[in-house]
Amino acid sequence: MGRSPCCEKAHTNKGAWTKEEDDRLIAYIRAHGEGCWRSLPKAAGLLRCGKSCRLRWINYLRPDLKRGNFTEEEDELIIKLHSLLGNKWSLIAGRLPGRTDNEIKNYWNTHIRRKLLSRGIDPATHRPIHAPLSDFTITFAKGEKKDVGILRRDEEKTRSSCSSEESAPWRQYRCPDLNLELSISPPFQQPVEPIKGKRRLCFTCSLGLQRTKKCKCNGFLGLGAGVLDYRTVEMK
DNA sequence: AATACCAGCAACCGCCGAAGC
DNA sequence: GGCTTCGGCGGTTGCTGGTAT
Repeated sequence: MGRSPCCEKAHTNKGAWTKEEDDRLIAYIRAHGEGCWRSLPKAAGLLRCGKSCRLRWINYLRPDLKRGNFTEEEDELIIKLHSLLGNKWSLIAGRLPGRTDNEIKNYWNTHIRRKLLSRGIDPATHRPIHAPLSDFTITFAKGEKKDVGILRRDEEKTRSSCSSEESAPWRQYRCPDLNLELSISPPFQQPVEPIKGKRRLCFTCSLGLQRTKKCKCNGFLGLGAGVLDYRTVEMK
């Protein structure tokens, strides 16, 4: 048996919200706060799905929203965060006060994608268009070097003074000027050699989080089980 | 002036994970 | 452990207004 709908669709409005609906929703949340979205529509006298109310509030009616154009600084921050996090719009939005995930997602799809393409950068991979696909890892290490982005393997070879990190057999991707203020320490394990110079990590495992059913990678730092000890996660 | 096309954005849909029973 | 419910998320759709022809 499938999941039941979140509301009675036959008796709900759809489409654009009216001023009156907005006012009702604002008044209700001001009086009662954000609570159970499922019961909110009935309590507020709205013929809307709870999800629809939540979306309308979060994306449009919330008082702390910053309306208006994105600044150049916000643009660059979004690009950097996207290169690190991928399409994790809610995480990206969390780093941009007053912006919503939906807003950033729309902005990405309409403006930034084009901007990157005009720079000759693939917005999906943040690599130069037509560059061959290969593996890379993301490091959170605080590097003193100012070089940002992708180290090609042939470039690595030509570096005369490589540190042990830089001479790693797989590619490194570093975002040195992006301070996420998040440090993750996996449980101590003996280092695992990467497989023949290749290492594939899914996003979940690259963050050291619990692996998903779809995960086929080798787990965080090759731990296989992909279990993260949350006692070692520090949020500064 | 009418029509076609396009870009931007609000809103919906469906899936997933967590929590509760 | 399995099922249901709910909140949250990302992908997609479709409406609207602006611009080109």
